[in-house]
Amino acid sequence: MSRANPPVELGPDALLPHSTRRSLPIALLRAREAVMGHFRPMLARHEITEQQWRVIRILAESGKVDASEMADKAFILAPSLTRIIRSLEERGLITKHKDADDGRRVLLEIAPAGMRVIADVSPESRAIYDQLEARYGRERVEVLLDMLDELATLGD
Amino acid sequence: MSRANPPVELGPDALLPHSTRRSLPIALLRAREAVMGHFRPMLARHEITEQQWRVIRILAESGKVDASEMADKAFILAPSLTRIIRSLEERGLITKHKDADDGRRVLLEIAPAGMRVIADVSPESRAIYDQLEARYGRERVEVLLDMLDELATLGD
DNA sequence: ATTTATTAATTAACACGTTAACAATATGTT
DNA sequence: AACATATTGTTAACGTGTTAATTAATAAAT
Repeated sequence: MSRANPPVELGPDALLPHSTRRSLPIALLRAREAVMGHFRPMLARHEITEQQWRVIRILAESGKVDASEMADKAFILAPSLTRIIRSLEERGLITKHKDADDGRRVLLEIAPAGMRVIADVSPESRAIYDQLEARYGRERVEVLLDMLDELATLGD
Repeated sequence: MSRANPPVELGPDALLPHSTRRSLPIALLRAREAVMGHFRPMLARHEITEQQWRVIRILAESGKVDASEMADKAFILAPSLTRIIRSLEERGLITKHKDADDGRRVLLEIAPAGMRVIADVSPESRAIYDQLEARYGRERVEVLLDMLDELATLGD
């Protein structure tokens, strides 16, 4: 006999946690997952992950960059980046070599096979993004980007 | 001799991927990481992860719920939830039992030790959130939540 | 009632996120 | 030069995200 259980009493409202529905962390998570849900199947067809796409895209944008700079630009933590670099190099999408001037640094560069991925994925990615923008509203995307940036840099 | 490498030429702008800085997925990621960066150290002190916190918080809000409902409310995929439930049960923060009416379902309920975590963490969490809200602006948080919700539900 | 299809949860396999510890190289100090 | 310190990248260990396959139980269909 499993009677329906009422929510546990917690006492005064001040002790109650935030309603899950109106919490910033979950709202950001939901929004991000919704957006990535549009991109992921396409990236999967090209057999790359979202993070791998960010890395080769930044290499295409910026030329040769070292691992630290890549970690900053792609918002990927160093240990993750190490694995991603290894995978991309094994697949021949990027090349990697030590910096001659600073033996600690690892310089990354996109390889021809990586350029082909860029050429294949970019138009599809752009199309998905454009459709998203059109549905949400181009100006509102700009407003949202500004608000998100401000949130991300609150502590600076 | 490693000359600085210019960005790779990609041709017409239509083929260029989005600038990393103004892309919705990365902006959402950055904002989320910035926000969670405020909460994570506190949660770590209480030895729970963000996801574990979401689960016990929802159990405190909603009483007894099955795994599917939890997955929906906490935005956690079923395989992750299975692991999180196992961990929380082993630590005695929740209890788990099969639904008598539907043998497939697993019913979750918060345990006394879980209630103590809620009581300990909730005030700190609320304080962090309130400070965040105050710095960003309370009305702007509401606007942002609305915009994020709309983005998350674009395809409905 | 037996078969078929659907659903809930788990498991498996792989990739990434997170923190801490570590190795290798650079830099600074004496 | 020798030492201490700082920085770059890697490894380790654990937890989560993601997709696909699997198991167990229910529901639907003859």
